[in-house]
Amino acid sequence: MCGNLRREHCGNAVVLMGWVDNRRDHGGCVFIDLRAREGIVQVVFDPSDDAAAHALAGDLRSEWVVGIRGVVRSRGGNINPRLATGDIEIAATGIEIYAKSETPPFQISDGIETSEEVRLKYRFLDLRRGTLQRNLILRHRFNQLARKTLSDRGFLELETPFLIKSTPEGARDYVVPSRVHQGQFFALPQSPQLFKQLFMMAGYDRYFQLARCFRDEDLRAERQPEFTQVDLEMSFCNEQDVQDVTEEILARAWKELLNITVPTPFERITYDESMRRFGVDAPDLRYGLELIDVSDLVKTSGFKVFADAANKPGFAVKAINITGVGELSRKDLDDYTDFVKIYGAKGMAWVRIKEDGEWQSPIAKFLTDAERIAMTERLALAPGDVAVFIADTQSVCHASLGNLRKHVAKTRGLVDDNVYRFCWVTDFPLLEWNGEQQRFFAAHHPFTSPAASDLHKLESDPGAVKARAYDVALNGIEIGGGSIRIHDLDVQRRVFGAIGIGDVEAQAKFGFLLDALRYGAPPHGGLALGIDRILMLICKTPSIRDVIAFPKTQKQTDLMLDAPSPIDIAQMLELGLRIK
RNA sequence: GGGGUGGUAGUUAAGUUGGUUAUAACGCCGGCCUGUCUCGCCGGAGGCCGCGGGUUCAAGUCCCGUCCACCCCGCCA
Repeated sequence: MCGNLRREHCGNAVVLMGWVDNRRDHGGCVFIDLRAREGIVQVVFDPSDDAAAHALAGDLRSEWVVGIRGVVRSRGGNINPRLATGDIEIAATGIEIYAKSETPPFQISDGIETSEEVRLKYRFLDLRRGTLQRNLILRHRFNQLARKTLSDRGFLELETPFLIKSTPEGARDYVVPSRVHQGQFFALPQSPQLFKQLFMMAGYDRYFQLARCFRDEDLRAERQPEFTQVDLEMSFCNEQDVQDVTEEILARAWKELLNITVPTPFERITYDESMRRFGVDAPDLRYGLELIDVSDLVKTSGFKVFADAANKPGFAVKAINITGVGELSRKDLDDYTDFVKIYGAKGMAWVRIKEDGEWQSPIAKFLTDAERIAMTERLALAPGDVAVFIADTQSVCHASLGNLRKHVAKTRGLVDDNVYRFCWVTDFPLLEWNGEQQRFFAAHHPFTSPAASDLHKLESDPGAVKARAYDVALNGIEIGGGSIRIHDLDVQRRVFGAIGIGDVEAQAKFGFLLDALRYGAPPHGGLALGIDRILMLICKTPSIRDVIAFPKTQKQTDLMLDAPSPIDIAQMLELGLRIK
């Protein structure tokens, strides 16, 4: 209760428990800041209040755990405006020391610069810091309001198993060896996808779960090997029904946790339009710098790099007018050129429009007057503007310019992190071609329903089939996704067929699903929200580790536990395992 | 698997063309101090310069290898 005491408590006798945050020993009197979950309060040890307590107080050190008996009193004129409890202090009349502490490896305070390596090793100390405590408390509140919203809407919170079956497709599975069936393995769920569909087939109608998911893939700033989703599914629904309940959760979260009113319904953009305008499938709508296709303007150009790309199927010439970001130096442009190479671009052309409207550009001399005029018009280039061009495959154009767009916006101050632009991305393709394996893969997952109007193309033109899938994106980050599922056995077989899973394999890997589809499956659909990413945005932190109590490093280790670690030979023998 | 940044005291950093005893701040320890709140003042301790090799009269500094953390590409139905 340290942090909750206010002026109206003056005169109250209190007993407070907490940690010593700081000690200021003036010889005659000793001040300590006492810290507990709700905050900090100042305690004064004055020998004229209690000589014994004052004598003990001199020995106190940071992070000792103590109980203080005393009286709340006004600080008079000595108010500390930086503390919520700054009006008052505790005049101590007694103290009990519950535990001493060694000097911690870093200070327990906000704004420390200690390396994450040290913080992760001593995570139990890092978690004492106000920053992380506030993040985890926000996480608690988000989880509670998601539960409340869904429960009020008639969703049942149902649990699903962790020890399940490894299936093809999707991410790499974490596997668990079976002792009873040596040489065989369980897998940890990448998501409860099929279980929630089976709940619908079993008539539970509306399900949700705050589900832990496991994917054995390499990590990023916003990716952990185990993460948590608000997983939900409903029967007899369409896209709109799922999106409505999702918007209710998110709008309520932003209102209750950030006091921001989010307009609903969210904006909607198709996958094709998002790729065309933003180069990515989770657009950041807070700024312009959109991608513009100029392929048609350079089909007959004498500049071979452009003309070739403009005429080749699957290739394009795309550009961004980088305007409103201040002066761009030659070095900035060189940096951008290096940046796009990360995404496979072989080069980047640029133009700067001089005050007289002339092109200053390494490629100006390869283009005709007409071509330059047409592009100036298409890109709305004004004097002082810079445009950059990529001529490559569609996907390289999109990846390089889409990421450059984000990069420029971030480094050039175009991003306002108090603005939240939610949007739905719809009409995803059902399948994606994998050149390496020469086959189609499910873009979302193989249980996603194809659009009814495209069903006839499933065998003749699989790449053109749209899915009844939707993602919810916020400020350029995918925070959730879902779909209307297949509830028809024949359609499910055909989709498996399109991704190269024949009837025999389908029966072996997904027999339980196919069987369930034989016994009356209702139309159903759902979605999962990435809790960790949502909390990153709510907490305004760039690292997913700041919203997870005990996260793993980029190499999938736990520095506190020192895990993973070898197991006993006996343990391995029991499991029938041998290390290569 | 690949690219990049970093690793020096408990913590965060500085350390020049290779050259005397490896600096600073915070923290820590001791002393003084009755109104501080990043308390102040005086004094002090604290180093496998990530690890292993090599070059050199001499390596924190140069070379090779390796480990760890972070960011990114691939990967993430």
